[in-house]
Amino acid sequence: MFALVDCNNFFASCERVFRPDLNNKPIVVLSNNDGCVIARSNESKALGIPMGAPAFKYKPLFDKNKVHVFSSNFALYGDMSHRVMSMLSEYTPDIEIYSIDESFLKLEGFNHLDLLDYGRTIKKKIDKGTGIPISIGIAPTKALSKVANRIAKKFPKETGGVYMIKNDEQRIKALKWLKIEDVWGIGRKHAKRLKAKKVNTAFDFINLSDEWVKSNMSIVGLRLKKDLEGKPTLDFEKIQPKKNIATTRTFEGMLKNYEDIKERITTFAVHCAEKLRKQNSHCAEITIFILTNRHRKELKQYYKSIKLKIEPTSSSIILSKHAARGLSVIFRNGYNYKKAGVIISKFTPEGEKQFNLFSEENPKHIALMQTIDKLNKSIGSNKLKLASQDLGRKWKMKQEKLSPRYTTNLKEVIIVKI
DNA sequence: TCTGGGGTCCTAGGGCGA
DNA sequence: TCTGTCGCCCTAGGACCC
Repeated sequence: MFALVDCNNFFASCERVFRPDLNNKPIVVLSNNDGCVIARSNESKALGIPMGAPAFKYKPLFDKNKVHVFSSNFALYGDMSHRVMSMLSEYTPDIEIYSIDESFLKLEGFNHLDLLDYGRTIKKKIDKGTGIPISIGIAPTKALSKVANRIAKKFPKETGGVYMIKNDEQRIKALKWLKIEDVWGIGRKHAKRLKAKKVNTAFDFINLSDEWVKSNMSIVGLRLKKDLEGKPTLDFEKIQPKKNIATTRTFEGMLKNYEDIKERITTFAVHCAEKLRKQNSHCAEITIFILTNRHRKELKQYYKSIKLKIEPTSSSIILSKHAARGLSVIFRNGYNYKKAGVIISKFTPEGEKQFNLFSEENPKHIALMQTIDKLNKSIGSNKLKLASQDLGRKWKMKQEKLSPRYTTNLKEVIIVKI
């Protein structure tokens, strides 16, 4: 059996843990740059605020309904997530952390236990230990545990936030209830195509032929179908090393000037290099892309990316040079650029780097990077920069409603006065 | 004026060597 | 030497997730 544990409205719940005065009040959390809504409390959902709502368009509604608006505080969410996950791992040796707010637990060899009861115990402990409310779905396969979780979340009063699909009768009932667009693994495009075929529920979906599903939705769709039929097909994912590291940003305004974009691209490359050194590897490929504002249809549109094969490196200096070189190839004058990014890939562990006679990397870089990382760690992140970066801090991200980093910064912990 | 960021996997199709 | 075919590898693009 599998259990899917999901934190309810996770980012909003994290904000609430340290602000109990916000219980039962509407909360939204905004994306980087305070652009759009990425998390909502139940009260905000009830007000009709959709996921991804642009903040500027919904400001009147926020004001009118006294919605509490927060900038995203990933230091806080990451730490809270870690607390929840480490508590969960006390309940099974097999845990797959699926995302910042979700985990699958494998409950093999737990037959002697009443699993529903076990789930309720877990929920109670997490609530008490972290203050984060969770929902738990238990079922014979991963996809079905997602379905069970949805039921637990949708009917908190009836289920107490924990639901288990025990037999075929319950499975069929659940699949008939679940709308096709809400099935895990069915996105917007597939949902549209399936509805046109009169497939409106998960139950309709499992009644399609395997052949149709395979040819229209690839092996991925077929695996999902088998899993929903109760035949375990999606297994635990082993923790894989990362395949890509990306730093991409939408600019606050629009940029036309090559030098401005170069400065941004350089900074993105440095961020990527820092993440790369944290996982002790080198990369042999770098992709740079730029694009205009696709929401402004009246403006000329442009999108271009370039992938460069490079000698393996983790040096901020080398990577930012390559990034600038790539940009010079794809940049075109006369466009209003809105977003850009750097993605690095083809990783090799540090020790496996081959010696190259024509190496352009100065061996002093290694020591220099170590020193930069060490200093940035001790004096605060990213205070030490390359000359080509945004030294004037012109590009500070808009975060007007940032909450304190209660759990990760000593200066921001809550002070209790007695 | 203002619309996120960071990932993964799969497939089709082209290049290329045997 | 020329041509067809097969399989492998790579890439771009599309789909999905949170």
